[in-house]
Amino acid sequence: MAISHTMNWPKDHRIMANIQKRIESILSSAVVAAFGQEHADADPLINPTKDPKFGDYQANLAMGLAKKVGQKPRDIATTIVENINEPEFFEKIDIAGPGFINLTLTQNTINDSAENILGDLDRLAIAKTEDKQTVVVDFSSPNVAKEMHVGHIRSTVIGDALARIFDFLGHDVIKQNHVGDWGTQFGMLIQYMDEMPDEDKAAHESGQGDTLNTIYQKSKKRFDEDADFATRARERVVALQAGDEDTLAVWQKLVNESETYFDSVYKRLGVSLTLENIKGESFYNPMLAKVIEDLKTADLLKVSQGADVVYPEGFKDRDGNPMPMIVRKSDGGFLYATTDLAAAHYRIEDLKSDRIVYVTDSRQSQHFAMVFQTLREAGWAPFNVRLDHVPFGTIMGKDRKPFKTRSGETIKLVDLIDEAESRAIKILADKNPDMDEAVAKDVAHTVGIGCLKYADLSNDRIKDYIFDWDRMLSFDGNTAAYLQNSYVRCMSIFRRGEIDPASLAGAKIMAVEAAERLIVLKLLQLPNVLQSVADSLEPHRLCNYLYELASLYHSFYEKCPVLKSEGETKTSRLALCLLTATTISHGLALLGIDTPEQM
RNA sequence: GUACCCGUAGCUCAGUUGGAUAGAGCAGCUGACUUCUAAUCAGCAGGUCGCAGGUUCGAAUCCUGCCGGGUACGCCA
Repeated sequence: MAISHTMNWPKDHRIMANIQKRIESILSSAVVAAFGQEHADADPLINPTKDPKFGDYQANLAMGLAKKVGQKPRDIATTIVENINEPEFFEKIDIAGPGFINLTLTQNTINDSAENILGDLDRLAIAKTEDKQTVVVDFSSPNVAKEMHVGHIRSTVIGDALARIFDFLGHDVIKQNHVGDWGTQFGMLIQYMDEMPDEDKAAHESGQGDTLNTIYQKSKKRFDEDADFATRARERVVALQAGDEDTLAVWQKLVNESETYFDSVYKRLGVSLTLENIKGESFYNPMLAKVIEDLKTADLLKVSQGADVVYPEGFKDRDGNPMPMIVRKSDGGFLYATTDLAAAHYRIEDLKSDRIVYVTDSRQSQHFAMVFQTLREAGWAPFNVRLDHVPFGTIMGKDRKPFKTRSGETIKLVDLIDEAESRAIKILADKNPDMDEAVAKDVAHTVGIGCLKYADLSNDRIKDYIFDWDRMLSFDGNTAAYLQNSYVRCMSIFRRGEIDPASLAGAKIMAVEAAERLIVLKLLQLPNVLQSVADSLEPHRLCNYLYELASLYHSFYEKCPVLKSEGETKTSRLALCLLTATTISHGLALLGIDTPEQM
């Protein structure tokens, strides 16, 4: 009987699939057995090794234990190894260097682990979290009446990926699109629309005339140039805030039109946001007065130069004095800080969130730090509620200045999408001229949008990055096209061999070649990678992982013939192809990126 | 002026939260296509990890101070 059947696996096959956790638990037990219960909390510091010559995993805790225990690290490592009670799990255990414990898994452990994933392709044997949280993800947040532009893409794409990953890990995700649907700018906009000639209005509504964006720009121009108009516009702001019915009706129309437009952009981008996720600034209007009141009750509210402010602890202005955060202007108006406080309060109290994640650009870091601090001081965000700002850098042109058109204008998001698709069409026509035209268009959409989004996700988000069409659409390197192609290549084997992937259910896997073993080891890392994305809020870690997996697959493809092999070897290799393909497409899906069936 | 972020190969970027000889892609060079693949693979070359200290058995990673770049600092969001 195979050793695997005698092993003491946990009952839940998904927990079992997380080999690294399993090794951590084995090593922890060994440490307790060797040095006592007081070391039960010591992190065994298990990591996949960088080089196969060090085995599959390494445990790095012996060096750190040296001082606490008063022994030499290598001796400690030896004692730990002697106390490992599941030697059948490991083929080989070596002690190297200052006290690294190098662990090599047995062939059976490798094979069983891979088979386990094969038996659960929907979740790739990844367990849902045992610590389920309600996570609010605040992202995208475009402004009503304005066109979405290049500046919106990062928040939208990063936020969507994070929401998908939280959801997959088993959390309750509440997506919130905090659209800018309120503010003084609506006064001039509404007034301008009111004064528009009927035929212009009709043209606009039929989609033939000026877009909302253009109307916005014209109204701003008029506001700046025409003092009488400006006065009427200001009166409109007052009317809007006072709840004047006619004014509100125009406002509502603007909002609805914009939201329909946002929705169309999200659909083209393949972003999971819907109209139901929209909770604009106006939603919090009725709560703002109460925010001020509660701040006063909490004794946090101060008056400075006629404005209501709070002084969150730990912030100093340029003169070294406490730095205020204005929550009500001297004219009585509220600000975005007030709205953010109200929104957070609502999310914690009404939505019952355990964690709030704000995906906005890094320039707002200080703002959110002050808002978070105020929420803590006011007691609205207890310390078991986690608040995260997810800052990201600017998209730069090749000149290292913020990405603009040649004439210096802001780039519309839809233009970016159009160009991604048209460039993808050209590339595909060049590489695969025989493809059916309708199919090619479809594939170009998947590849073009995929590459556009992946470029945003694959960089460390905190850094500015340089936008380069050629690089992002390249089939070489860390791009969506490379990963999508890897998937297509995996699956084309099944087509060519006329094999139904479903026939591999329950297949036996024997990852004996070095290249095969490396793939399985990489597959086993996925749960840890996803967890690290959820902790760090850095989707590029998943991108790197997928790229490494795809690279390993290409090496395997080179060294290990699949269709030309026979019998059990062939079945096993087909299974590895299927596992790789599924992991790549699933991983891309978690990033909000689709996978074509051919390229 | 204060705070935060960034600085890694010619270029664009990773570096598993402190681990072993710092890795990819592009560009350059060398090989491999009647093949499940050239939309790729194997390899060569390319480094003062901005600089200087410090902590540590061990630092690109943590701390301090400089240098350079960016961003934010009262009634916009």
